[in-house]
Amino acid sequence: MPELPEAETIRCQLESEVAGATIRKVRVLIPRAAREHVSAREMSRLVVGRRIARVGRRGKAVLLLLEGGGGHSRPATRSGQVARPASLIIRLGMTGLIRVVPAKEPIDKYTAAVLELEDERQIRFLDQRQFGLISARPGHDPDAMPEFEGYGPEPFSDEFSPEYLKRAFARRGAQLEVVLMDQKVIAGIGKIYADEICFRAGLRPTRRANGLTGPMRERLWRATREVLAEAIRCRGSSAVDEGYRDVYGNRGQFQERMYVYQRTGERCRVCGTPIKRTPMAGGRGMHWCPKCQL
DNA sequence: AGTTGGACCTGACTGC
DNA sequence: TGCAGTCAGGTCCAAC
Repeated sequence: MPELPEAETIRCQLESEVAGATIRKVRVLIPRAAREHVSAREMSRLVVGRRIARVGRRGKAVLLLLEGGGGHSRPATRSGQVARPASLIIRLGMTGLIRVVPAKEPIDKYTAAVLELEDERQIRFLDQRQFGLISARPGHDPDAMPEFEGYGPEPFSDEFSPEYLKRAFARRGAQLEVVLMDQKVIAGIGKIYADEICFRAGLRPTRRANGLTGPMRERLWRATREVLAEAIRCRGSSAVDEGYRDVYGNRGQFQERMYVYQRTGERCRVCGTPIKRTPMAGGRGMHWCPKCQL
C-alpha cells in the first residue's frame, strides 16, 4: 500500500511527466473519492485552466501545485479576477494508483478521477478499495490545508530528530508500531515500513513508545530514515498481494529487501528464528523477530 | 488527551 | 462449484 516511499516515487515521476502541463477539466467518476471536498464546482474552480508548476508530497499524499492566474498563464476565472495558486491533493489510501495516459486509452472501472490535460493526455487516479481521496485547496502549503491538520514532521526534515521523538513519545503509552503509524507523530509511515523500521532498530513493535531509552530513540530515528531512503531508491514496495505500481505501471523493488513484513513463520534473514506475528489494535498483524528485536 | 476497536471497501483466499 | 467467512490496511469516529 502506498506509504511515503511509494508516494515519493509517484511524486518524482509525475513531476517529470506533467510539470508545465495545463489542466483542462476534472472529472470525478467515483463520487466517494471526493467525499471530503466541498463540491465538484469548487474543485473545478480551483483547478481548471491552471498550469502544473510542480508536484509535491506530504506524508502519503501527492499534491499537484498549480500556478495562479495572470502573468503568462490563462486566468482560471471568467470574471477577470486573478486566480490564486491552488493545489490538487490525491491521498492514495490503500490501493490508490496514479497513471499518465493518452486521452484515448479506455477507462477501467477503478478510475476514481480523471484530470484532462491540454496536451491530450490524462492523469488518472485509480482506486480499487476506495479509501483514497481527491480534493483541492487554495495555496501550495499543505500545512495550511485541513487534510494535513496536525500532521507530524516529514521524516527527512530537520524537525524530525531524536529530540523530537523524545517529546512526541513522552505521553504515548501505546505500542511503538501504533505510534509510528500515527500521522500526527511522523508523516508517511504505514504498516510495511513500521514493521521494517522496528526490525532495523532492533525494537519490538509491541514496546510502549514512552518506555524507549535515549539510545533506542536514536536507533529508531536512524532506522526510520535509512529504511525510507532505501525504499525510495527501490521505488517502493509491491509485496505479494499488493497492487502497487508506479506511474509507468512498474512494480517497486523494496519487497525483496524486507526482513519481517508478511513473513510470519518464515526464517529471519539475520538469525534464522521464525518471524512472529502479533495482532495489533484493530486486528492487523505486527511482524517481528523474537531474537533480533528486544 | 490518549487508547482501543469498529466501520468503511473490495478482491483474494480458506474451509466446508 | 459455490458460498460464507476472514483477511488486508489508511483513516475517521465513537466509546472509554
